[in-house]
Amino acid sequence: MSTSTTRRHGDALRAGILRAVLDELHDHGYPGVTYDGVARRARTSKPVLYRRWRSRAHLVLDALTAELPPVLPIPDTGSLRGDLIALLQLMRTRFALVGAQTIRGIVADADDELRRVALELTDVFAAEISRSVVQRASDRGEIGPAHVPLLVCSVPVVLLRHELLLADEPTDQRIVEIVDVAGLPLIIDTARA
Amino acid sequence: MSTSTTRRHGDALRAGILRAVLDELHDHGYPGVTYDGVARRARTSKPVLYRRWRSRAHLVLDALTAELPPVLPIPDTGSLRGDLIALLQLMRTRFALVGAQTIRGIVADADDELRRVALELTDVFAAEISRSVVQRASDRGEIGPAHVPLLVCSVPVVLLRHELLLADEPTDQRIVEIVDVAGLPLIIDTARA
DNA sequence: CTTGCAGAATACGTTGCGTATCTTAGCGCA
DNA sequence: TGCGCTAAGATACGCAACGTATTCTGCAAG
Repeated sequence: MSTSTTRRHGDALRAGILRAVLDELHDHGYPGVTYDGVARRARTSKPVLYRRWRSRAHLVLDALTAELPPVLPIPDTGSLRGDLIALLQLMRTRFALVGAQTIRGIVADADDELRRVALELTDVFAAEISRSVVQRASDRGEIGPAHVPLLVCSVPVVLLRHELLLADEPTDQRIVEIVDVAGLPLIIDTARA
Repeated sequence: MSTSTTRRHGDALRAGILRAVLDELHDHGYPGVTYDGVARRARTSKPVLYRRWRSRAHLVLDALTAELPPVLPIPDTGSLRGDLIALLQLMRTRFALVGAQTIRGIVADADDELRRVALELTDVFAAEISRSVVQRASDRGEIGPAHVPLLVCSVPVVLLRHELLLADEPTDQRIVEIVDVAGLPLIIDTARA
């Protein structure tokens, strides 16, 4: 047969497939990722894919998960404002690596559980990171001592995610606006004893 | 041929098609709306559909636009808090009429321009309505006189839309929480002279 | 009337889905 | 070393939907 006499197995095969998925994604976009195309590019066959992934959303999500740097370093710039801006910029960067069309496609295709995973991929625990950033500001006495609910902590990241998903890529200026006009005032006001 | 000897034209035909789209949407969900199925149900043919609509997203969006009550009445409950809660409840109602899956599907399929229209369908000018509601509160002296930016006015509707699109249907309690914990405090704080 | 044409219907080729079937390679284990 | 099990790989099938080429027909202008 063609040239190869050896046959990939297990993780090697899986890695090859995910590599092919990323290439197809790059070349044809999310809607253009097909089982046929991936099988062709990975030099394997559809049953091999179906045995491992139930849908295109699962397949693409696994490929992206394997590709993206797994952990989002929590910025520590010394001020709450700086932390928030850095966090939003990191979110935007990760989001851009994946692409809005891909995220929207996965969100549309996926079930509830997969949808949650998909959002964690780009916003890894964005709400929790926001909370810890606020906590840090509270610890250093930058803001008041009152408890700040998770909903409030996550306002900046939710506003940004909204724009990332539904509008054009936000500018640096827009990120600063979100923090200065909405996020920071609300957090400071809430934290006031 | 079957029974009809007369041929529908123009608006009559269009209305019949859109009716069929809504029926297909109801029966099979957004991914199940197909040109073939709609043509069958509307007793017409695919070229007729393709001549009028470029994609399923356009087709479904037109059908929904024709079906939904066109204008969102602006609530006036006498207080800013009541107005905001009523507005969010209206948004949730309209959104539920369409269905999260449908909105997510359209958002994923559509180009930038259509995406904007799709969101206006469920949130008709939600940001502007928010602004007018805040303006009313300012006029009656309920909040301070300082200018409240559109971004701040729209925080409640953006938070809600985020949940509508990405999570389960929010409860009344959740809506109240969004208003009381995030939206209202931020608006009041911003409006303070 | 009759005739031109937009609009309607049929039919076709193509693509992707998801699965069934069968062959073959590699790996573990005695 | 050889045996058997598991999984990879190839092929092909039936189905559904896409998008369009082609043909036909009702409608209105002249």
